[in-house]
Amino acid sequence: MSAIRSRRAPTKGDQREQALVDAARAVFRDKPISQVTIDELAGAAGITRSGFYFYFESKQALLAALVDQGIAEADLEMAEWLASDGLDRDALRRSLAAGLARWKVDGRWLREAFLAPDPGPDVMQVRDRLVDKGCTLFSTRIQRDARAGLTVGGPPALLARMAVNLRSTMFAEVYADPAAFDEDEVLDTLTDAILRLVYGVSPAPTPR
Amino acid sequence: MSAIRSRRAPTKGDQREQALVDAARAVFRDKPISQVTIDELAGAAGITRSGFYFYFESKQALLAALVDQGIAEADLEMAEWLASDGLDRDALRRSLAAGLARWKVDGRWLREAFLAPDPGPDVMQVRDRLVDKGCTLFSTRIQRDARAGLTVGGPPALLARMAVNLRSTMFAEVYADPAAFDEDEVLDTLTDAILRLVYGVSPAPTPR
DNA sequence: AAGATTTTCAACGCGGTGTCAAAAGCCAAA
DNA sequence: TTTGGCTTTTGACACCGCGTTGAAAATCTT
Repeated sequence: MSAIRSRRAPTKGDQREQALVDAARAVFRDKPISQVTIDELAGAAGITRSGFYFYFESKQALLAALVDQGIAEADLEMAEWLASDGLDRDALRRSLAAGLARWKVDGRWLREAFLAPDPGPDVMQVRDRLVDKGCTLFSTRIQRDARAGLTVGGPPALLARMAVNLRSTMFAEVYADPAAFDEDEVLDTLTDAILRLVYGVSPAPTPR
Repeated sequence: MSAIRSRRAPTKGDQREQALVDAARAVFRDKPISQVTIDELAGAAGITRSGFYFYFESKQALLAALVDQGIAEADLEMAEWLASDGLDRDALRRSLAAGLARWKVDGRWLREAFLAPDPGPDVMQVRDRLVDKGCTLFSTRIQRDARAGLTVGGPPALLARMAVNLRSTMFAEVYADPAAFDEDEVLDTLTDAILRLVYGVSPAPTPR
């Protein structure tokens, strides 16, 4: 990938590389990734098609880099909830809301990265790393609550995975067809769903 | 699609068409659909590449036909649970088990059909039809139970969608990496998860 | 057996991919 | 300033898979 080449200085080339990632983020918003041509990506970053290959070996590799940069953002989103304890409904809802907001903007490539069947080896690697990380964090939070006697039981790793999957798929659906959903309703229901999934109960929503 | 042409007799051509669908089902088991070439599909059905276009206009169209034939099977799977009432844990678990068994075999194209971001317009149409149907059936069952005071509340349509998504994504994950999961554990947890999602509680599992 | 219809195939052009070797730009040491 | 070694950029090329076309072959009608 790019990690091998890019050592030392922020040379001209590194800027271009970043420009490509940024360009991709923008271009991927407009049309299905499978329909985006390398020529297009290169053009958006101001270089020719064959120049592209100097920086990435394929469209997938570029997508992988893009996803890789998304880690930090995703971490921030769930941070509040992960740091809290027990059934902090409001914290969870806020975290979910942040996630949905991001999906509404970058849903196209998020979907490709996290839901697509075979996004190529490059993306796969990054995807697995990210998903594992997210699930692990969630899972340890569940275990912590389990020790406090708050949860309803069940294997924490699986429950975490289900919660994460539930989250992404619903976000993806909202992205795909925003008109079909009432966002607040989705967030409320999703919050309750996750709480019930893990703790068996969902506290009465605080009046909004 | 194919519906226009195929009226009347099961002519030679109709057999070939079915042969293509069957061939596809088999070929799709072996490798990612995006890597399957039309030439390969045609060859597996005993015709040349250009012959393929006499029957389907694209790989996606063929996939759509394949998915279309899968309706009946999917319906059978969930029939028992949908016909039952309230928290029939065993019925739900059996229905889920049947689904998982099918995904373990045909997960490749099921995933492509139900989880892929943009599987082309042909598949999209069939997919939406099927998903809607599944969600609606589930949703009416929830409403029925809601009237009986069994559920915990929340918009039935959304809950149904979540349950269906939860199901497919977990099945997909098991298909993708069977070694990483204990099937029984997945089924138990998934059963409880859905029950908690809709009814707020999951009854103690009947001893196995 | 003649015509009409259905099915098969070989050949073509198109568009996107990935590779390569040569050219151009850059920078630092002599 | 010139030189030599790097990084970056480019145009040309071969390849592969797609979808079309038009005509030949097989099959079905009477």
